[in-house]
Order: sequence, then C-alpha cells, then structure tokens
Amino acid sequence: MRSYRQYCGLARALDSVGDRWVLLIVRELLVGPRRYNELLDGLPGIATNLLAERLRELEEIGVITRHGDHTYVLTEWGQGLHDVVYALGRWAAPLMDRPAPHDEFRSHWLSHPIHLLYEGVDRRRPKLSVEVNTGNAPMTIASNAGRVSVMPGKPASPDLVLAGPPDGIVGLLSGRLDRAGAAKRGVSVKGDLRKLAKLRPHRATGAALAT
Amino acid sequence: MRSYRQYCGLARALDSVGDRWVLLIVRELLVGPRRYNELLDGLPGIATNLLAERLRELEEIGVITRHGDHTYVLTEWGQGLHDVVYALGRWAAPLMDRPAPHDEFRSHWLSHPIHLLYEGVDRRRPKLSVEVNTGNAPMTIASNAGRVSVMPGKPASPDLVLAGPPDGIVGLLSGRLDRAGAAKRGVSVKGDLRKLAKLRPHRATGAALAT
DNA sequence: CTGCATCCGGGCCGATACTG
DNA sequence: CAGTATCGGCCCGGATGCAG
Repeated sequence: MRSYRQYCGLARALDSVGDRWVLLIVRELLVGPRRYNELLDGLPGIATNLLAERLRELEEIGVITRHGDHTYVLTEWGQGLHDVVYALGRWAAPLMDRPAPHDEFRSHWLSHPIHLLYEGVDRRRPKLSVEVNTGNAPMTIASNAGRVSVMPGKPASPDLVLAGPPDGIVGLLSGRLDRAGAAKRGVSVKGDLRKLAKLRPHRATGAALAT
Repeated sequence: MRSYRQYCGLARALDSVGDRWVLLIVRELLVGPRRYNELLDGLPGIATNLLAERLRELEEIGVITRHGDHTYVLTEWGQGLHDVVYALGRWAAPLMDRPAPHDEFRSHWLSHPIHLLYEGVDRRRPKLSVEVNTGNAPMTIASNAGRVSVMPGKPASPDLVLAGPPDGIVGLLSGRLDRAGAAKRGVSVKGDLRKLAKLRPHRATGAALAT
C-alpha cells in the first residue's frame, strides 16, 4: 500500500496493516498458528496470490514469522494487534444482528465474540461443557475454574448442545435472545440454559455486544 | 469498498471503515467538528474528491452527521471509533521513533499521543501551562485539577516553552528523551522540565509509548 | 474562496489457470 | 499442499473545472 506519509501513529499503523485482508489474516492467526490452506479456508473470498503477497509483507515488517513446518505465527508485536482487532469487532457489534444473505461463516470465528462475552476470570462461573453446532464444524465451549475457553471439536459429555445459525447462537450466549427468540432464528437447544446465563459477567460488562 | 461478505464483527467493521483515508478522517473528527477545508488541511495527501466521497459514505452509514454550518461531526456511534484509532496508534508506537524524510505533520495531531501519555485524572499532577511550537501552529498543553488538556494557540503565561520537531517533543513528553537527547533532535527548552515529568502517571502506564 | 464534481492514468485487487 | 503467473476491472491519486 502506498504510504500516507504522515508522522502519526494511526497513519503508520495503517501503512502497515491497512491493506485489504491484512487484519483478517491477523484475526485467523490470533487463534493460533495456521498453514497456508487453513488460512485460505478461514478467509473465504481471498485470492491465493493476495494471501501469499500479504503473508510476505507481514513477515517483512515483523508481524508474523514462518515456522519450519509451513505454519505462520504472530510475533509478539503482531499479537499486539489483538486489541486492534477486538476494538474493531466490539465497535461493529451493532451491525451483527443478522447475517447478510451471502455472508460466509466459519465455526472457529465464534471464539472471538465468545472471548468478548466471557473475558477474564470469574470464580462464580459454574463448570460447564457446551457443544455448539454452527457453521462448518462443531465447537466446544468449556468453563473451568472460572475461565471460559473455546476449542474445535465436540465435548465428550456436553451439559448443553446448541445447533443453528451463528446469529442465534451468539444471541443466546450473549443473553440478547431467550430460548424462544433463538428458536425463531432456528436454534435448537438440548439441556438446561440456566447455567449458560451464569457464564456471563454479573456486572454486565458484555454490554457492548448486547447493544 | 467491496464487502468481505463474512458474518464476523471485524469484517463488518472493515466493510465500514476499512477504506483508505476513512480512519484518518475519523482521527481528525475525534478532536472536534471540522469543516471541509479544515479536513483537507488535516489530511495532507488526500484528493478532494475522495474526501467528499468518504464523507458521504460515512454519513450514510451513520458514523458522522453534517451540521447546518457545514461542519462534520462524529455521531455517538462514530465516537466509539476512539478506541479503534487509539489501539492502532498505540500498536504503532514502535514505528514512531523518527519521522520519515517526507512525512507531513500537523500540530493538532499532538493531542492524540498526549492523551495516550496523560490519560485519566491524577490529583498529584501539578498545575502547568506549556507552549509547544512544532509543526504548523503553536499548541498549548495545560494541566489543571489533575487533568491534562491540549488546545491550539499559545498560553498567556507559559511555565515552559518547547520548540522543535515532533519526535523530539514527544520524546521529551514521554520521558523517553532527556533534555540532552531532545536537544540532539533539535528541541529547545525554556523553563523547568521537572514539573513536566510529574504529569506522567506514576505507575508507568504510558509504557506503550515509551517502548 | 469554499465545497465539491469530472476526467484520466496507474496501481491494486479479484478470479482463475498453472506449477513444483 | 503451497504457492506463482496472468489479466481484466475497479479504486485511488492528481489535476482541473465550476457553482454558490
């Protein structure tokens, strides 16, 4: 990208990561190291040459490194983009009510809104294991020792099984939808939802998503 | 900008404000309402047609509104981009050591790194009035009742007068440069620097900029 | 003078075909 | 699997025109 040529932090940042697709690549790598084809799958719509070019640029400026096994990883500085990506995601929450007609979705993207909803440690959170079936693959939400984590795959013995489109799932997780509202969006629930509500922070910190 | 067509908060955000120049326009409006030509001046390098087009798009999606007196203002939602702009600026701090040869600079941009350095209220901060001469116009940094503010223009009776290139000025303000280091970068100082150091938070919160 | 609109050249982006 | 090569089209940048 052509430089803005301004001595300003924002301009410098955008010179580095303002190119199309760049922050979405970072989004993928925030979850963990990824191989080229995994990135392609997590970035529906990107052209293969663009992905290759962006990865080269990001390596040159020190945002990512390439491991021997053909995986790409964020450097420590690159991980600093976490706050940027989450600030943008939080800001766009009001736009997320419904998926647009041709929107793509990948299950592992769930990890980001979930981390927004359940960030931090809260000892009052019950232990819980939730199977989520939305998008292209099953995911597990696990609450342990006051901390909530998200992983690919099904849990061994889920307390709760959710299935349906991502807006309904997230609406249910955020508390913006109740069981009936989520059902209207095509979400099916097996199990007790009451424990789910207790995962959220008590002092309504997740308000940004709920708006 | 062509939509990413992904049901993801980050993608939605970039669909809205990922276009070239958009976040820089927001940077300008974060300081306050601005007229068209003021924006042109604060955005060196932008083409006039692009500014007009971006302003129209930003109004359509509800990030800005147009006041009767031909000024553009951020909506409440638009002001939410503060966190995005500052997250990007903070992340890019390591790139800000020196201006590049042809970098432009505007004095009022100082307000952003200064708000990063001196955010919040700290009653132990001394009352202080600083005149800063860098860029295209003089600026005033004022510390009152534990809060630091930045305004255009010269103070009536400054305790301290700084002049020189912006990297030296910011280096001095952040504490990353001492008087000698700043002098090497062409900064002249009139007055006592010790009070300046007391403006910074005691628990080294400005570490991001200092790195 | 301010606040844009129009026009045009160049570069970046998107889609697909192809290769080690 | 992990990219490279190519080409059409669109967006951006810069200059200029023009209405209130």
